[in-house]
Amino acid sequence: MKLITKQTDYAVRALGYLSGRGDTFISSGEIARAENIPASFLRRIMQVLIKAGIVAAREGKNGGVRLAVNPATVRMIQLIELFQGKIELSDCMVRKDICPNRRTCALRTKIQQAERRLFQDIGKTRLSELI
Amino acid sequence: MKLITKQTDYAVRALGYLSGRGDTFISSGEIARAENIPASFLRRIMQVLIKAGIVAAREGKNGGVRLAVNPATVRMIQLIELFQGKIELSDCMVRKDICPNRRTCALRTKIQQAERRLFQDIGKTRLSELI
DNA sequence: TTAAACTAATACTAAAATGGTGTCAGAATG
DNA sequence: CATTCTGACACCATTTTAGTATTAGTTTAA
Ligand code: FES
Ligand code: FES
Repeated sequence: MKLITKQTDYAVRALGYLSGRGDTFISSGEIARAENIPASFLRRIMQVLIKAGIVAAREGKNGGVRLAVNPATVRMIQLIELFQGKIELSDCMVRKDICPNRRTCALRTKIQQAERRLFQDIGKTRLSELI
Repeated sequence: MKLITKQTDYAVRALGYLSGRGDTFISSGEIARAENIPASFLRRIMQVLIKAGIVAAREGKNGGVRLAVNPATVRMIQLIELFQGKIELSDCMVRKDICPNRRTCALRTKIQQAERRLFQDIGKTRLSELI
């Protein structure tokens, strides 16, 4: 069971790389080489980050990407949800119609507690704290 | 992103069912029917629980399964690891040889913190607390 | 003005994890 | 000895994750 997938991992590394580079545009290719990430895979990841407004892109020669926001405002939970979707419990807690004993489920309560903690720990961690 | 898969979920429900039934052996089929779980799937799940020593089985007619331990001694973390494997971070933290910036990785620290909490919240939760 | 170096967008394949089914053998019981 | 169970697996389906490729369009610099 993995808490963090490759995509999220790569995204963090790429953002870390960018954060050391100020306002210049860096090509995805360079990042991929430097961080040992498959190039086309990283491009797709960058596009997600771009659409999310976390990095800005510039097309054409000498183009590339750069941070669009202060690393201190980017939280891990944002990245995790971006690439892994919202943190859910198990299906029975989502699809209310299926589960018979949903109302009285103690596990649900417990897990929601854990979820809240997850948000506090990794979730609220800022990108700037990681680099 | 799911923290708990169907298998773990089903296992918890089945154990919950058993815990209300004392020392009698209950057939997997009955549990499956009662809890709305695909029968053959549950059988496979039970075999895991049996091998783990959490339930005991009795073969033959009028056979079935029953709890082999006190529900208070079964922890969620045990079930999760049984069906979803050990909680890992991302690969880079496991395969030491691959990741370049492993030593200084702040994310690793953060996530280990979160992991510890996860253990505390869902992990240490006892089966007996859920039923 | 055109080749090179980029991003945009998206379709595609591969591999792994999860969910679920089926079968055949053997044990207990009535 | 038929029935009702578990044991032990092999098998298939679905979903998620990982990774590749392709075609189009933008910018720059020689
Ligand atoms: S909500 Fe479905 S078992 Fe708890
Ligand atoms: S250990 Fe690999 S990026 Fe942190």
